Amino acid sequence: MKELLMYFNRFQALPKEAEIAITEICSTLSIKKNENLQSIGHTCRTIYFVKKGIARIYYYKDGIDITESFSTENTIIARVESLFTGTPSRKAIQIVEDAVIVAINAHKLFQLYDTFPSIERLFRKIFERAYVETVNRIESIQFHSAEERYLALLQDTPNIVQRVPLKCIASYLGITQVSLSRIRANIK
Amino acid sequence: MKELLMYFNRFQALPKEAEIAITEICSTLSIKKNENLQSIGHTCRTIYFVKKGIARIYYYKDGIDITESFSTENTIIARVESLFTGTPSRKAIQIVEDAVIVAINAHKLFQLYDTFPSIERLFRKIFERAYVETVNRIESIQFHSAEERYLALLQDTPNIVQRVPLKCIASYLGITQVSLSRIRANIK
DNA sequence: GCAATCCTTTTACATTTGTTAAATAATCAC
DNA sequence: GTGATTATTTAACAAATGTAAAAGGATTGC
Repeated sequence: MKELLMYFNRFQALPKEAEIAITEICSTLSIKKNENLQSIGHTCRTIYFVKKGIARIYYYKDGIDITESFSTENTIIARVESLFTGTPSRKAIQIVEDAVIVAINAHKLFQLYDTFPSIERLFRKIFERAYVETVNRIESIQFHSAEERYLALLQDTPNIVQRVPLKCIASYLGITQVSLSRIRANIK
Repeated sequence: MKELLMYFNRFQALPKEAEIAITEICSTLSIKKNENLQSIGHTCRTIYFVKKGIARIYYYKDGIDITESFSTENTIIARVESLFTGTPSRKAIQIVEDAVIVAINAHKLFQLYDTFPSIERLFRKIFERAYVETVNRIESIQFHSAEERYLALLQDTPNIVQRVPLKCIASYLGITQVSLSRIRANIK
């Protein structure tokens, strides 16, 4: 749990009691590659923190598996479109590489918001940051070529490219696997 | 200001004192078409509410004017990547149609967070919703054709399509104006 | 009302990416 | 280890979108 509290502390200092209260609504899971952490059709009521390994959010578009995002060590992962609206998610969370995950009970977390304003503030800041990253990603998708996006991913998160199957990378970049292969062949 | 308080109330009920405190850090502006509300290079310290008219966030990519988003009556507009990181924005906010705008002083707003937890909660919810919309927009950009995206825009916000120059719509959709013309010609 | 400017469409051609299918290469289960 | 499965690459062709240039339309300022 130490990693999680250190992660939190980078956003917002918490009083000891708040740290304890959060710890009490968390549980740690070890999950094997290819298992689903959450499946399609369920309403998201958990926020996850990746302690070890890699997870991805994916969904099906016209029967094709599309990766929406990856999360690796020391990052948060959640299907926010379900978490914040209370509607069932069309997306699933899958473990891409054997993982140790901390699961935060979102319902209990939101209750803690009333007792500990610092916890509400912490998660406000966490999701503000995630929001900014999402805005930046739109720019990347919309106005960079597929090759530029691949090179940027290689530069920003080389370990993702190394540790994740290319078919997941391709759909994350918004292109087909064939296109990604072509791009990789061109670069060498 | 009534519209703004009604907008807030849809997210979070506020005690009277909180409403008054917010009202005191707001000012109302009338701005003419084509004027910039905020310019490129300045750090965003204001959150805007569009009471009347249309505004857009735009920036230059390789010298070409790109529209990131539109805001019309009863919506919030802010350059969050600057607001939440404190760094200068590469983006500007421009008025697309004569507008009445409520400007909320973000610095003072963030101070109010300490006095009124309900205000912090209100804006947490506002930006959580905006975050969800941004996540959904990525899906739309990445996995729908340009024609599908245009048709969706026509359906979801027909008044934007009617009231905004097509060159702004084109870059918002991530395509060239020529492509948009082709799509429009195809539909008829 | 007119010239100047800006917006939109059209055309022709270039480039990128998608689609389908097949061939290798790598990994997994037993 | 071996066969089966899965992942990746390659090839040939199709479709979508971009680029550049020109021509109409619409709007604006005086």
